[in-house]
Amino acid sequence: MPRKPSNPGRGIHRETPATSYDVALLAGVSQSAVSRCYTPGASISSKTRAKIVKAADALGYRPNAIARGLITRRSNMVAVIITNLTNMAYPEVLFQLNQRLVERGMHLLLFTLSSERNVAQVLEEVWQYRVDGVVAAAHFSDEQTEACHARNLPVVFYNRRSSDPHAGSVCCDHERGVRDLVERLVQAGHHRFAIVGGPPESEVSQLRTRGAIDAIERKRGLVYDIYEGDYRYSGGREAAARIVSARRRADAVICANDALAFGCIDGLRRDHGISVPGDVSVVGFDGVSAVEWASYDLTTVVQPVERMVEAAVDMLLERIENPGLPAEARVFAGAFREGSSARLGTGAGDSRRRAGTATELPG
Amino acid sequence: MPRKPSNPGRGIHRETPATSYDVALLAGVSQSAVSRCYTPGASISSKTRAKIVKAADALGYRPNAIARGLITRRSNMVAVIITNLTNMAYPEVLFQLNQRLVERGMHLLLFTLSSERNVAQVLEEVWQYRVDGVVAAAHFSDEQTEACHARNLPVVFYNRRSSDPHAGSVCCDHERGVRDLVERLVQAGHHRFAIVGGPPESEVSQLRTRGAIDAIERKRGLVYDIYEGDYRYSGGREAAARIVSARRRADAVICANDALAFGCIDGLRRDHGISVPGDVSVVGFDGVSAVEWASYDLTTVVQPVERMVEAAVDMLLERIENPGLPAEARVFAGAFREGSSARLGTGAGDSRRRAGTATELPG
DNA sequence: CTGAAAGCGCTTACAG
DNA sequence: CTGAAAGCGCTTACAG
Repeated sequence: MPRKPSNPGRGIHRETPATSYDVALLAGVSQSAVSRCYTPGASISSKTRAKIVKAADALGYRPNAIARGLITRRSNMVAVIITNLTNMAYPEVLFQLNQRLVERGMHLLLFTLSSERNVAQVLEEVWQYRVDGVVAAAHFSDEQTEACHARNLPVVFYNRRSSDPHAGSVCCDHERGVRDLVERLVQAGHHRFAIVGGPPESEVSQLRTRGAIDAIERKRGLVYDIYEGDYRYSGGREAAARIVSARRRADAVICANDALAFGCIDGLRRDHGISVPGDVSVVGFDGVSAVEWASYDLTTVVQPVERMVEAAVDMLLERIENPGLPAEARVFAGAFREGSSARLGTGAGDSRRRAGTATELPG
Repeated sequence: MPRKPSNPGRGIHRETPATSYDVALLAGVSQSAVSRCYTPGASISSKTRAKIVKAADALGYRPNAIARGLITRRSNMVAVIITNLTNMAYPEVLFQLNQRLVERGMHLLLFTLSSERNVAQVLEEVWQYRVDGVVAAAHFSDEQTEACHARNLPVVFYNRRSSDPHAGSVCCDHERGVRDLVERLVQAGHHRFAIVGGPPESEVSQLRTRGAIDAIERKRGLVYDIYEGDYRYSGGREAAARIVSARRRADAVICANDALAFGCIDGLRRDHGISVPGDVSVVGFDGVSAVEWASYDLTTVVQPVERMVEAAVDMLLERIENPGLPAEARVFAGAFREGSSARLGTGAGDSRRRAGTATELPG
């Protein structure tokens, strides 16, 4: 027995949106026909289609994506889990992710973590919403990754490596980027390094810090000290104070991200009257937009965000279509950006570099 | 006749998540009982609940939020429509919005606009997803606002005023904030103003620019010129060049947002050797985190993001609960922040202010 | 090409 | 407190 239309009282300010049944009734066709009209590739005559479109317009009908998702088991939603948006590099990533996902007919359900702690809680919600996939810029335990896999929920990590064989990942090659920085600094005669790390629990920070240490230890005659930061401007500025009062003064500071580097530069220059890069070189990592600001003109490694995001979305959607695909890890090299915050002596630097910058190398 | 469980083959790697029916079967209770177990306040004995929880754990069951949304007509999702995340002020807003929404049991479906153009397209998708409400930091036409109202979809605008009586709004008082800036600058003896606007289509920029003009015209003996910007650092820097080459040199620059102000400061100082605030004062608007960076230490108006977001979420959820509530507009005053980018002579400024800043007032 | 029917996984009166 | 049943708004075989 056909159901009754859900909206008997029909007016501009109806209490509930029109359904396919309402449209069918008005168009004088079956509800299935209405459904086919909105299913790409379904067989429907242009005559019927015209009647339906007319009725649908009159009622302001839009297919209910929630109901569709229930029957097709595809919500067309992707959960994006991001540690915190205050990291200056994330807004760009999020924006690009959304653009790419929308292009592919998906939508972005946002989950942010106040601390890396409550991943478990977030995952509960992600599961309840039956998203089709997850892009995670956050750390999962192996059990959590495995639980997603058991639920047939594809996960792609962004800038995190997972030891679990079931999750894909897209990463910037942090080690290589930082090694490149170290080599250029050494080449230019630096040999006393300060490494300003991010939050100790950050995997990315660990990789960058570890990469710097390895690159430094590989050479002879170099020394380094490690300072703890927090990925923020204020942390960099505080680190500058500690660097200045250290018994051996660094001649190059490697910061785990750009925000730390900005703080470090300001701290050195303004709080301690030290010339950057005259006395000390400072480099960062990420390539946020502020690296181009003239007050910093930061020498850094720029993550290829566009390509990384594209890769992450491609990888995820492939695995949504085809759950059998094996996991994959894609690693992208960052691009070296020569600013004027480090004395590299390649002569390829910013033409606005101030006099006194290109001083003679020590030793 | 009871339906068959959808997952006959039960294993860790099942092909489909467990349903309430599966749990009921395993627990030896009815499907309704399972549903009640996950409905706060439903009547269920602790004995039955225990059996269900045990079965649910074994199967990794989570209620399907999509199916629930279909029957309850509440998706517990709020669409957030944001013009573009590259505006430095938005990431913080988005992050706060998500925090607040999650606290209240809602989830955030993100929609970004590449240009203000495709609001129509975004709204189509918003409607299909049956979100419970919309927070929009984007401009809607009256028809669009009205269409949401006709669908019983509450909308709260963030920093946009709507002429439509059906939409709520939360705004910072841009006019008042900028008037405050102008008055303080005039008080300190400035009288030749440069106003650097944002993108002409931005409502916020219009309000701020208009507010500056009004405040200036209200006084005697003041002059001003208007420069077009784009809300970005580069626009501010370019505006600086035009300001410098203008026939009458401004002694105070009012920028429509902080990013423009940063660019303007760098342009004046580094491209043209002009002292800020010695020769020219520069002020911004927003209060992004970089205003505290020592290289800028920007004098600006700080939007009370936390309170504004809280108000927006409260207002929206109230109207989701009670669709009959009348529209409401809440306006928040910004907080003046005295940095060292403007010569205000109040003596209350940054203690790190460099010598030469507090020069004698002209005239 | 078209319609009747079953079913996606839930919630919620309704009886008992 | 509990279960059988209807129904949310769709999609999709299945006949015709």
